Amino acid sequence: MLQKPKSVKLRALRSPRKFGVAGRSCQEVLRKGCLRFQLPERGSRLCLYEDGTELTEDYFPSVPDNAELVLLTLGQAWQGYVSDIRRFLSAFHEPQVGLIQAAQQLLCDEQAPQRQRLLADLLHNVSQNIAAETRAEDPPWFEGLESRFQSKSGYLRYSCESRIRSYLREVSSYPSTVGAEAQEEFLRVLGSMCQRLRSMQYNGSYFDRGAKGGSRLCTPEGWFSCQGPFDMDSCLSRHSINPYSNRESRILFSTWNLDHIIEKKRTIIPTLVEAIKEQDGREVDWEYFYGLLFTSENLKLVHIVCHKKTTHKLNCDPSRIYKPQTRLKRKQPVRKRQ
DNA sequence: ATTCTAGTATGTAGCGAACT
DNA sequence: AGTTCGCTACATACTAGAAT
Repeated sequence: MLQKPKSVKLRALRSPRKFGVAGRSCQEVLRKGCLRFQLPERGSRLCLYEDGTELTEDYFPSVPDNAELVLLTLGQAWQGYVSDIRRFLSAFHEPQVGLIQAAQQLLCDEQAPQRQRLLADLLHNVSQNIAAETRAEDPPWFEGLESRFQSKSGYLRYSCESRIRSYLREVSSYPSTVGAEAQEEFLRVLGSMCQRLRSMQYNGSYFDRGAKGGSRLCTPEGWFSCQGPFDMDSCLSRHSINPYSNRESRILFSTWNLDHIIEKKRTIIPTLVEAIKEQDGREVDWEYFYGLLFTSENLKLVHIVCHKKTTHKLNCDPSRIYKPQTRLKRKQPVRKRQ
């Protein structure tokens, strides 16, 4: 055993310091390390910093010189970089000024775009003020908004309402394109929808984190998740955003779309127009169309990347266009198709 | 005075016809 | 066959003027 001693860089799990330690065997390095860090030898072992592989005497000779090792005591574990990332993430639970300042400092000098981006993202993530709700609590969030908006929920509500209103506006532009008798019926349908929308406050609750569980699309903290393209069950990219967090997210959120699964202009409106023209004594089920045009029944909140603009090639359900003919003809309740 | 509405502006994607 | 162009669809933002 005239092996040359091997020197390695050793650190303990909880210590930020590293020491150079040399030894001819695993056992020797371990012993010196425990001495150095004042740790009990019993139950302790060495592993590679890189991936957490535990060192054995057999393996020791093939460990490269100056390898980075971690000294673990009884019960401790190290899974390589992964553990470091876990610890890094834990900084997000309670972002400290120290962390923010350090990141800002690094960002100032950073030239490489990729690292720049990483640091900027980190700062962006840490400089959120999700809990704040009023203008007084988080003035930067409101920068550029009219003074009438005094709470984040209030503004988000408004922005949702105005999206929904614009759908209504588009439907409203159609009666003039149909004949006189159809027009009258169309206006009646429109009136019903309008009334419902008013009573629902234009479904502004979808964006309001303060709204009741079933009527909002976000978590109580304000997190929205992309619901994925119209023809998929979920978002493969797992997009998410919290417009309540800071001004940038608020603005970015405006690029997220409410996408009609069954398309408004290509399908729903033409079907509605047709239904009114051809009603032939039947009663158009305006509530069905209301659901398609204005509610989450047919609307998906999507990141712009998941917003497909191709024709969706979906049709309205023909069995729901007219109300079941109850009063006049039926003897028994109308059954759904079997 | 504030809020709402309706019209306009902005910007990207898809698609088919016309062109090279 | 590949490219360009014009049109329509998707969407939201902006803004002047009406309504409350």
